[in-house]
Amino acid sequence: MRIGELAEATGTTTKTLRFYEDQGLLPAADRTPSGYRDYTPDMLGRLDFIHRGQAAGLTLAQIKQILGIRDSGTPPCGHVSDLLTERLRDLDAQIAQLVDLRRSIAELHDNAALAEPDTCPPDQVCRYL
Amino acid sequence: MRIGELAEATGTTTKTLRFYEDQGLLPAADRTPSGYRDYTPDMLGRLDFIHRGQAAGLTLAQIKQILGIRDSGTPPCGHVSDLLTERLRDLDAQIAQLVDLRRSIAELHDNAALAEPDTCPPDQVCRYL
DNA sequence: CTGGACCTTCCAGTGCAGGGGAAGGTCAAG
DNA sequence: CTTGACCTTCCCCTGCACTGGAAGGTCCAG
Repeated sequence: MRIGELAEATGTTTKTLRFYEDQGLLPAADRTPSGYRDYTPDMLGRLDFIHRGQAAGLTLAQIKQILGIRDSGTPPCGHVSDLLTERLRDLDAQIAQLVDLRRSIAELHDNAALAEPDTCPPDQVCRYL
Repeated sequence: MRIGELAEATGTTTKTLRFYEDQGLLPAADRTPSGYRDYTPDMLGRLDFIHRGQAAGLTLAQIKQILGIRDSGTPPCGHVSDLLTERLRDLDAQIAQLVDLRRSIAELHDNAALAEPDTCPPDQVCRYL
């Protein structure tokens, strides 16, 4: 199948597919005599995997790593598990940080709601922040 | 005071201060006869405000907007309050999204913990993702 | 008068994941 | 034979907040 068909079938764009090839997430595609990329149907599964990885918040670099392991003939499940563990740790930290930030902004905002703007000293710009 | 002193006093770098001037967050500084930037002490408060804004997760563009209002002579408190409201909405959405993501990754990870890698069909790359 | 610390401008790059658009080749239909 | 849809490579642009480095000017101590 040609690049446009693959793009439509996987809900992406031809730009993105060429970019993935360039980044090493997709193998260099076969070419027709006229130079068009000619994809085999197994690229559908590979693209779906890439999308699942992205949905899980993995970077393209991490997905590439997993694909590389699979391409070398080894099931990448162990590495996937490690990446997911790491991802959970990062997410927990990120969520905690955002919750903290939310709390302190809510506090600032509550103060700002009582605004008496004219009492705001100019050299502080705004005393509610 | 010179740019290096201001940078040290506010815990930033000379690069950043020039960048802020370039972006319009700091007014064009006065110059000594030899062309060095010569800052007045009120830049300390302004820089602190910028840092407080960043700590609240505002972008430099938003902070610039607030500073512009203040520079025009109006207390920016109303606008600050609006920005904080918006920020709370964004944070709530972002936190909810991350919590969702965390849940679905935890599920994937629980499955991966039971890994039987050899049952992983290669065309799916890894059945745990 | 020399060395080193500081300052100036300007250009370019970082990370992430692509997107925009030019210039040109190919293919099928009318 | 031409039109239009598709494909190719190529290079630059996006947003965000800086950071690095080159080439040159200035200031002060020794």
